[in-house]
Amino acid sequence: MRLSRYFLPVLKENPAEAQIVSHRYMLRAGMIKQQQAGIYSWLPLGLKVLRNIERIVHEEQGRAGHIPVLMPTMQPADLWRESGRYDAYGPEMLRIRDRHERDMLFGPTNEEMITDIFRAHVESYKQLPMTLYQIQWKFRDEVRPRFGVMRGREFLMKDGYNFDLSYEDAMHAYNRHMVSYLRTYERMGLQAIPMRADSGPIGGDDTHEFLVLASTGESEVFYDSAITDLKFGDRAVDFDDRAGLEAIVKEWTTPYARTDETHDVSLFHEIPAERQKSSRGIEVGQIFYFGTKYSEPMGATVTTPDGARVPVHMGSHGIGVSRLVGAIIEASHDDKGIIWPEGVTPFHCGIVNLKQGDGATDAACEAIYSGLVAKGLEPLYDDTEDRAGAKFATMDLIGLPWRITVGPRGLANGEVELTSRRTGESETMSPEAAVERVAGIYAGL
RNA sequence: CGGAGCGUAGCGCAGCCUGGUAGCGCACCUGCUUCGGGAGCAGGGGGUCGGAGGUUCGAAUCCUCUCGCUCCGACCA
Repeated sequence: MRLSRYFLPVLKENPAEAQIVSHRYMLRAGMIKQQQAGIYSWLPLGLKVLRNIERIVHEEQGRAGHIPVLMPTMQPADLWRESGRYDAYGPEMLRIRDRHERDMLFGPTNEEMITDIFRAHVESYKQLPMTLYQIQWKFRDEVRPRFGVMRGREFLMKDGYNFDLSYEDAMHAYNRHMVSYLRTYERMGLQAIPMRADSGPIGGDDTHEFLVLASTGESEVFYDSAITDLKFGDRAVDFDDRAGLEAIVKEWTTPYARTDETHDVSLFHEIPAERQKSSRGIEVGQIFYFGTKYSEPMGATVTTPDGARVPVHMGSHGIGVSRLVGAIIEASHDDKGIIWPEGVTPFHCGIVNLKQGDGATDAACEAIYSGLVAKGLEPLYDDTEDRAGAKFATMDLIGLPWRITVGPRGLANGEVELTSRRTGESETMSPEAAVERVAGIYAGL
């Protein structure tokens, strides 16, 4: 993409309403525009990041054998009356009435609807196990939205639901989700720690929240530093291997890690003092097992091998997709702007032309641009008439992890500059070598 | 939902107290110069002062109502 033809409305000054760094940078980098309290338009740069996060979630869900669906945002109230949650949910649920005076709602979550789909089409244990998921907009009418997309009213969320014949099978689904989530977050450049949690309004027995450590997090968290040393890395996972998954889950849930809601001081003090850590955390996902809480009242049953009719065991599993955009920025930025992890960056590499209109410089930039495109990468080429300083400031703000700087001075020696946004370190090399280097960085992702 | 604020040009703000017909910086447009870390000079365009009602000869300014947004708290993915 050429910046001269792109829509990137960056702001030099900080918008008054933005308090935390991710909100400020998302507004300044032209990623979002607020339309109402807690409701945002996604501008091109923000949308690219959002789509990248979605893509990673889809890929990892697919790897775990989960099946995508898409349910409507608008749901009939009657479905929620069946589960008893229409009255239980409270004012966070946005209730709407259509022209025929029928009660509807903008879904804050989808247990009822997915259960309705399941009961309509699944009759036999032979069709289990099954996990369906979607990435869809949700609405929760928060009393006080704030922190930009970190706590909006409308938000994009991946919500998945497993259907299993037994508690044991459902726990395998639980483990499958935990492991796939660990992979998912790591691919986004995040360390998200599973912490034992409260089940809240979804209800249930077993539940873990995934928290990203960041000073602006909404929750106070306590953990054994041993857990932050764990890396998922590129280990192979067989999602059908129950014992294997159980071992991984055990590895990640054994060290103490809890939010203030479930914090147990005496357990915490059993860890060596130097490993007792507390911090703030941003919740970016949660997994639940809740058994037959919905399947029983809503009649989601299957026939067992011996002919009995039993309600299925269920769980639900969420990832805050839009919230992750903010969480990643909270976890990865400096005083100049965002620093995107390679896995989610909106463009793979920036190209800064220091002397637009200079024949040799323009040609070198074009060659680098087409070289990167030929490697399957998406560069952002700043071909505007701005001065060098302004171009650097914009690139730093929008946070592309790599930048190739091209100017007459370097080109005289046949060299351009490759700069890491994260470290700020630069190396000079030939334009061809720079293209190769950048391609190499992304080859493993 | 309790408490506190704020709505004036795309963004950040001043003007309001003490009424007299709107201003600054950035951004934008034109020209010249400049050109490796948010350039300089000159010229220019853009505002129903959130909305409605009222007081007044006259309202951004005073009064009433209303809508929106923000912050602190309680609540929450």
